[in-house]
Amino acid sequence: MGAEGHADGTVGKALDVLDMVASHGGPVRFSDLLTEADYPKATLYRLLQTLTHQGMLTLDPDNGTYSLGMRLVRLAHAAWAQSSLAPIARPYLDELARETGHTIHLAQMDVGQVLYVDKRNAAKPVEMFAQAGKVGPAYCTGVGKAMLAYLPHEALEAALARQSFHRFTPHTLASRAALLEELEAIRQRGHAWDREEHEAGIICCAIPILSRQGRVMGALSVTSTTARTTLEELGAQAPMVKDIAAKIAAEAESWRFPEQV
Amino acid sequence: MGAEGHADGTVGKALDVLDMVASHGGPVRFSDLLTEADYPKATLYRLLQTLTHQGMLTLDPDNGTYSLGMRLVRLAHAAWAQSSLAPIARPYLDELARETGHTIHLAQMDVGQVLYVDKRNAAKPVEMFAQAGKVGPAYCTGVGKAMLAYLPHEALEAALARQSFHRFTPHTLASRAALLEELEAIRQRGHAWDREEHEAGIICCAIPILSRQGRVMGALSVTSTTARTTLEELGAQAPMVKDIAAKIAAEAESWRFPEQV
DNA sequence: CCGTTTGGTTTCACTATTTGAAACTTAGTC
DNA sequence: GACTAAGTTTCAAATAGTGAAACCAAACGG
Repeated sequence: MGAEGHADGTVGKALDVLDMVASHGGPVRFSDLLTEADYPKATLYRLLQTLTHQGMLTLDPDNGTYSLGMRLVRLAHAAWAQSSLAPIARPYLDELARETGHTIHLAQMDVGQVLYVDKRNAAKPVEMFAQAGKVGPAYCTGVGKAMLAYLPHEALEAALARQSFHRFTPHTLASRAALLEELEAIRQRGHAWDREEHEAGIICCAIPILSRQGRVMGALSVTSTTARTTLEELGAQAPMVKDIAAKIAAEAESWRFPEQV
Repeated sequence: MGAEGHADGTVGKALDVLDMVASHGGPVRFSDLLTEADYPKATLYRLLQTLTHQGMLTLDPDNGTYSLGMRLVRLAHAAWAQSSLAPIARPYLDELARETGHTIHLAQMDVGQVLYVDKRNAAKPVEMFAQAGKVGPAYCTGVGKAMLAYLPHEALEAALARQSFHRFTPHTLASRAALLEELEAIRQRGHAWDREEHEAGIICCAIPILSRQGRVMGALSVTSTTARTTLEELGAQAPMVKDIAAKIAAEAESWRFPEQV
């Protein structure tokens, strides 16, 4: 019966609290969480205690603040390494960054949002975990639209229902109708543009990573600024990116069934 | 009354299952987990269902396998960014890698184990065990011993109780007594050696990162191979590393109290 | 083809865990 | 030394979790 915070059971609540601490961006006092959460004092207290005891949180005894624990970092690494595409795509991202000289993103779909799984920065070479893990909107980013365009009906509806359609820039497609039209164009074209729809001056060309059965596995994008390049120039890279997307998909699929030797 | 797996409450069990999936290193079938875990069928089933519903796991409907979910990757980002030392130490690790030409590790303590938080590879990277996010034993690694040496009594005992003292190489200190003696030597010297104690051919010089109050915050190590260098040569870097460890500690401490403006 | 096995899902009476208002400690303030 | 704010503990009531067993479906084997 929950409106949208469908916190099923104790586990749900505990994870909810975890998220809360995570989003706070640093050490949090108990009372801060108490005001923010609508759990009763004792409940929140026990939840925090359990999470701390489990190593998911750390309680600094000196100033009584909670932070994310080491166990989470450990799980985190496993999650990143296993989140299908990331480790496979790594060498290809390197290649793309080198070849294009632009910033490369690898993203996957996460309940209607785009999750950036890995990234290569044109300027700064070695930067992995730090940028990876960020989330962004799907309806106004290249990778987001590229993935939406190839989602099956049901999943697309679920994703659309979660879009805010906030107008970030004058170019943002800020309605469902406009977006659907755009998705059709993307299917025709085979790749998606970001025409400064999320951030002014930022443009990109994004290609979906599709399995042989057409399932959306993720997306790649070549990103730059209007100051440095044009959509046309980015579009010229599309065939190469598409080629690499196919390679990643193939490798990921064969990886999934190692029992076939 | 649990021997050592004191899984308090449902949350504990859920996290236990999470770990299980994580350690499996890839998609896992329900039945695989069932044999491995000693939870009854229905319980495990519901646990998995909850975790999946929460986005911590993903169930591939085609072949009925569970993998770590996107929500975990998202948390991962926050955990890494906030795990105190990592973001602060980043530029210093770059500097160390550049200056020494060797591999640099940044590690923190995690319930008796060493957790590698970040890493810089030397120009010619050598494949070795440690990697960001991975965990390793404390008693036979440079960073591990460096941290153990400065742990307060109680914490040291807790950590020692969790050491396996497995003999990885002929040089491994495979007993509590030998380790304690070594820790004393480390305190005298100010830094720890790894004399091929974990992997043959791999040596390092490790320095603890201590807060002003002497609390162990983490450790840095300069790692290389016997083929490329000697302990003496690595030891020559120690003063510089010690200097950087102090800087990281200072910066981390001031970071912890942003409310003091 | 049909009986059997294997792998996954659901039921349901039983129980243990979780709940949260309120009482209780500290530790700071004025 | 009374007053507050922040954190911790209590305890009966209520809820959520448990797990043996039944069930279902798809794959297997004869």
